[in-house]
Amino acid sequence: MDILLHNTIMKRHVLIFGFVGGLLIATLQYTEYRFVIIEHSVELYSALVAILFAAFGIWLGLRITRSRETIRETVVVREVLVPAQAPALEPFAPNTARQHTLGITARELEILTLVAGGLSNREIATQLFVSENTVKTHCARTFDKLVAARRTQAVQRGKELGLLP
Amino acid sequence: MDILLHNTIMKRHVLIFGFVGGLLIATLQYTEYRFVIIEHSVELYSALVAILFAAFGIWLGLRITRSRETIRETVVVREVLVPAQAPALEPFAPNTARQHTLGITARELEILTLVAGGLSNREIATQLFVSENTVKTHCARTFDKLVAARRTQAVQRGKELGLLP
DNA sequence: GATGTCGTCATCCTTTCGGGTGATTTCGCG
DNA sequence: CGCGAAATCACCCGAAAGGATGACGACATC
Repeated sequence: MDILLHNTIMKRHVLIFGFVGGLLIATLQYTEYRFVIIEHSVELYSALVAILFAAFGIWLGLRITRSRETIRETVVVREVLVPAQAPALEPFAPNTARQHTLGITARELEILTLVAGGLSNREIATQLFVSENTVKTHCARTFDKLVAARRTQAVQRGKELGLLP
Repeated sequence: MDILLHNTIMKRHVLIFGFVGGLLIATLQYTEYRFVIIEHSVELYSALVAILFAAFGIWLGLRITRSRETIRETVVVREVLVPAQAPALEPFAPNTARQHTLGITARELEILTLVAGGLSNREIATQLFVSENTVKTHCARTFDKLVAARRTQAVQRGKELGLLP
């Protein structure tokens, strides 16, 4: 789960789930009588309930993530267009869309840019008037979001993703 | 496990959820016996089972789709990667002249390229079938020639000087 | 007013880097 | 042949970077 868990969409889905879940349970309890009447074993009945609900959960999970992917793909389309229209002479327009989907804040990108400039954490700290620890925290978070283990890797990823010139 | 799981908070939430889930299961298993023994209604028992498995189903569904989403994301990234690198029509002609004037050997440039790729010394060593020490000496010499103190700086300089794409 | 995000800073601990120094082997060239 | 450049590797040591975790204030959102 992630950024989008904070979105209203997600919350709404959870609510829907609660509602539908309750509904299903009610239905189950209703249908249960029929099973009991037909004298099925409790184990079998429980297994059916289990399977049904597991399937339901998977379905719901799919639903939720599908809406997420829709959003993401829309973003991607735009991203492809940007570099395609502004080829060479651009003063470099950072890919804000991707930055957003990755959850990278402005400050983090700022630090990443300085990292790409070959500065050490201490130099960055001095330049931004913050402590070296702060820079390290920002770096750690950024590396996490870029799935990078080293600063060189983060820089490389940043360029790949159009976050850096 | 998940690109988007950057927030420690989220990690904690997932952990808590897992823990509570386990606790619920244990409780359920415990109470189950009591219900059965005390001959409680099958309805109540079934409801509990239903809830339990609904939760499990949701969890499972989310887990499955999450990993799938991760894969999807990776693919998308690749898709964007290609057009991002393609517009540069030139296959990149390294500035051999400058390399020569700086006294940078072919091997050193090779290592520098891998450094720019975000690899660690160990990874480079593995990839080139040499020891890590060797990579380090190559790096040191290269940094020296590029007047760089850090690898990020060396990479930046290398790009400036047209040694790297 | 509770919740979440962001930026800030800290501490502890491990890994990685970088500098310094020296050694060996291979290869080409005068 | 001897010389030097290049590549290889080793060891030590200090500095830098990275991971994990916790905390706190400001601010926005609900």
